[in-house]
Amino acid sequence: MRTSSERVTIREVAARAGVGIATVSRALNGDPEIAATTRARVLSACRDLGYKPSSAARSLKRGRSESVGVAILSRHAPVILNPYYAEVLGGVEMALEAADYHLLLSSLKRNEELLKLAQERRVDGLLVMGCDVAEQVLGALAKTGIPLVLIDNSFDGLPSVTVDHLGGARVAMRHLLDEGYRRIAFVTETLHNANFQARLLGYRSALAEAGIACDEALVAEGGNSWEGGYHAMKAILARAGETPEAVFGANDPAALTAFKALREAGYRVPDDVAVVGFDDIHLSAHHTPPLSTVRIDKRLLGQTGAEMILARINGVIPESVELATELVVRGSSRRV
Amino acid sequence: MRTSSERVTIREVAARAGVGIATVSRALNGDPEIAATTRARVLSACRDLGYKPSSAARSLKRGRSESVGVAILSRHAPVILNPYYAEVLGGVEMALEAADYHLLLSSLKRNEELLKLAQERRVDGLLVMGCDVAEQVLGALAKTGIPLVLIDNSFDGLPSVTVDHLGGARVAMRHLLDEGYRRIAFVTETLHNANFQARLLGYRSALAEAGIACDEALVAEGGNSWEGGYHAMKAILARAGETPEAVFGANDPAALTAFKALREAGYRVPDDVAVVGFDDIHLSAHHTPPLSTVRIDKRLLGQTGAEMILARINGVIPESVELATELVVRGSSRRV
DNA sequence: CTGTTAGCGCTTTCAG
DNA sequence: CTGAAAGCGCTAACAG
Repeated sequence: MRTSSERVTIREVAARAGVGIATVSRALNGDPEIAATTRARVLSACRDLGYKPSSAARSLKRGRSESVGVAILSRHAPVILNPYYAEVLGGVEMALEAADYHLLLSSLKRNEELLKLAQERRVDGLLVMGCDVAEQVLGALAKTGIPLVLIDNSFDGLPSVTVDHLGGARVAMRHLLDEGYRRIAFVTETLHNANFQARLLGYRSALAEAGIACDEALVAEGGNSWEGGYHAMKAILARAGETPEAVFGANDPAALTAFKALREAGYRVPDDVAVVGFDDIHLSAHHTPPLSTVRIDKRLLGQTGAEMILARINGVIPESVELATELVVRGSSRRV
Repeated sequence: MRTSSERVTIREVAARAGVGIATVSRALNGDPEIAATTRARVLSACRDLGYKPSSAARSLKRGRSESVGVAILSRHAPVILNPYYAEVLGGVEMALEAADYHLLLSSLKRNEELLKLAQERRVDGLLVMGCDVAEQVLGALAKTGIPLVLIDNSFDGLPSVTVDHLGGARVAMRHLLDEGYRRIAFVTETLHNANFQARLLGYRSALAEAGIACDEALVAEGGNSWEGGYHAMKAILARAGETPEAVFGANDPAALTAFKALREAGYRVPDDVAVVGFDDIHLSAHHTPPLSTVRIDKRLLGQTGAEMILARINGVIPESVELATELVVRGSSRRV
């Protein structure tokens, strides 16, 4: 006894339209060699029956699942909470959606698990974002030949979308230098991260270029948490020496929480100390005062990555891309 | 001519292990009626060949995809940016992961699109979160008989996980009332949302219980954006009457941005005006001063929803659940 | 305990 | 232009 919720298959559609199943398939897949009237009859039968082709059958036959796995490898625990990657993910979803691809979120999966996704053919490709990934994992993934695109990371032989961290940092520093600040601190959550290292490099090189010796007492790591910048700032303030005139945060959370430490220590921003961040997360513009920062077009980052993985899936090896950044000067670094 | 990257199938494993394909299948699916030594031989052949069963073939045969679609229907545009749902999503992913289920993120998909996911059998069920969904959409989805669980919303006949908004709001108000505040404002992004309406109801009922007439000039909507609370607060401050002594935000963003409006108007929190929010998003604890709020266990919300949809997929209709909230008193509402 | 066989629902030759 | 038939890779009877 069949329940009313039985799946309707191509065979029933064929029967109702009075054609063979191959014809139904053709009609649905836009085969040009089919009579317009036949196609119309098939299509209307599909509508009447509420027929939708089984994705499993289709995948099995075509050898592709029409979905891509998105892995987020970040140092923050519940990764999706990272506002930065949340935005990148938004861009990815938009681009995949536009290509009628599906997005398998695998932010918790690691190494073999990730590999398994591809080997089972549950996904046609993998988009790996974040630069807190062990090189060996990337090496292993790369070796398998799975279509793979890196976002915010790079690895020899793999296509990637990255950001000009060094250049961005230099522009931010130049801005601070131009405003007349000389003693500039650098606060970061961690330096075990290629992106932050590049930003630190930009900090150092801008300083060098301005003929300022880098005071290592002004560079601090505060730990991998939202409050990392807070702790780094505290540490800097606690060290002897003079208070810095400005602070460059390796990312917005670091800058924002360093800000908090400054405020707690009685300094006003930007009157006493200027602050500049990096990333331009949503929050930064709404902070009081709004945070000056180096904007990364996170949506574009995701979108570009998605388009690249789609290209890769379709057989064209995409060129790696480096996105430029844009300095956004807001209240936190403006001389009053 | 075969390339080296040809998929390895069950047949090759069978050949290598010197058994039939059914035996391989049994070994892999933990069939108890199989000789331990045979199983070992099969398993090692799988390992040697790097064999992973095709998910498409399996889905086709078993009639389930082992993945659930997650739709986020929220009033904020790039929905994933809503920090609240980002956390819920984290809980969902954890629970699905634990059950070896996959998560198809469909935050952009609407109505028919969502339905299609299920009809194509790309997902075994749908988790719909957010209460900014047209009733008719839910009605349509419900009628199809697709396994469906609502998070943060409810609809006749559909299992759901909700939050005790009314109760939570009453507790928050009682706290403010206990602290001696009488003129309490209510700011919200919108009232076209059942949850916020329930919170407003809690506001009103707590006021009534305390014998305080509700001054409608103290209730304001500021619009659907991060700064909604800001605009609402501005409006209240602009209206004649006295300044409120305290503000209850319908959610944390509203409270936080109302806060900003207060600060801009020269009021200090909590010295001049106390502020309490709702949700306890990550940011609230890190704000200066930290925001008092009504905590929702967002992770649990997601986890519960995920477990319910899994149950539903396995044929048991789960009971709807209402989660309790917890008042978290922090600096923004503490009498100094 | 294990092998053979029949499909799951679709796409795609290959003949008309 | 259209239909019949052959699988895609797997699982689940059904026989041994």
